[in-house]
Amino acid sequence: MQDTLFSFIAKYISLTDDEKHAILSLDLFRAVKKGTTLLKEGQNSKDSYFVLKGCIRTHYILDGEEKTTAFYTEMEALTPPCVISKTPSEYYISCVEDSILLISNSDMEVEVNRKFPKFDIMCRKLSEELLAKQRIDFDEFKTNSPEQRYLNLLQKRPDLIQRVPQHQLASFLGIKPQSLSRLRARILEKSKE
Amino acid sequence: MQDTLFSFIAKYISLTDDEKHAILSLDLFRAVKKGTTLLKEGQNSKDSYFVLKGCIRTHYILDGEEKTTAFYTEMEALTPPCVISKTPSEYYISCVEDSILLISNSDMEVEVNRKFPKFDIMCRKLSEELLAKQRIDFDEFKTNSPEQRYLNLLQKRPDLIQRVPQHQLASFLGIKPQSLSRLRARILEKSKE
DNA sequence: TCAAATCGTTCACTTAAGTTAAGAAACGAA
DNA sequence: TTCGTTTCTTAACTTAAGTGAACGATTTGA
Repeated sequence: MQDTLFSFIAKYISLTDDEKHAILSLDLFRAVKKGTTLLKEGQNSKDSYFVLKGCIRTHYILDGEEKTTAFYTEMEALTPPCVISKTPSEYYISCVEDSILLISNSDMEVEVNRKFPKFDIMCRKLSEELLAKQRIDFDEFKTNSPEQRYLNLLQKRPDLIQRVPQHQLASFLGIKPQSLSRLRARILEKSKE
Repeated sequence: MQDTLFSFIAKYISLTDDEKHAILSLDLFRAVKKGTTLLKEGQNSKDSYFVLKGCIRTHYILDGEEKTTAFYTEMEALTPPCVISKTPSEYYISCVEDSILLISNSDMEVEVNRKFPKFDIMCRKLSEELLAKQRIDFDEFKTNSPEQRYLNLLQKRPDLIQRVPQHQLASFLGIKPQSLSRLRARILEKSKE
């Protein structure tokens, strides 16, 4: 589990054993049960999440309907917009599977960054990289049809289609569950020919 | 023009007059004519852009068709994904209007960051903020219909609808130009009732 | 200035997604 | 295990976006 964390960090900075111990001593690992709500709409949270094992999702409730917009799995990090903007959260974060997460607090991060200035560098690199990746994802979403988006997902994150409920996948793809069912049937039909 | 830059920077860090002079002495302002291509697909660029006046856009060419995915206007910054990933660019950047830009090079930024460590802090804050903002934009795009997206744009960036060609706006909204025309006619029809 | 290209709109037609409803399958809690 | 809920799929119908084509209006450049 710790390996997952340190091989993630190693992508950005190199740590000494002392530094590794210091991080572990913060005791940030948390086991979270499937279905647990980590953040609710309207809350003022300062927590960021890193998925060591499992899957979490972000969703809105609009007109009483759940709209899932993102999934985070192993080796992925999430700092909710409300932490950055210091305003109440517009969305929910919940646990799709039993998961092990690293949950860090932004106040605590300020502290850690003072002790280990390296961390600031990592955070900068990480957020620049995530910004660029997300830009590409957004552009692909804009330029593709729902069917193309599904086929894309099948290529890039085939695990998600297995581990996540269809109705959550549907809104992640920007469509209704019924449309996803139909779209999958259509693809299957095509592949038979 | 310099005021635009310094009031932007002031949102993140405070600068002394000496620091301001140092920045100006780098001589990074560029006047760019409408239609100019700043970055081509396949190029390995290290340039980032900050719009002081005017408008630039990013677009792909897919199946021979132009797909515009983003616009950047006054007080907005753009670091292309290719600068971060150090791979050839997947898209084009071009000038929508005669513009005045600040164009900085990532090699040069490393230099500036060494002289003024403050800058690293600004870059981190900026990219974290942009990441959060873009996340919200992406989520709104996913959860809204084309018509809602257009009405949203009308609220949030009404200037864009005036200053940008319709066919570029259409792909920015994720639809075809004909659909945008139809959609606008539909809205007009509704408002008459 | 004039011809060519580009752009925005409209129309008729096709295709796919939204909506409403119903039933089967899977899941969870008592 | 069983009852009730949630989830997934299918179907019929509605609505909106994609497609191909045509038409002026504008812009561009030779």
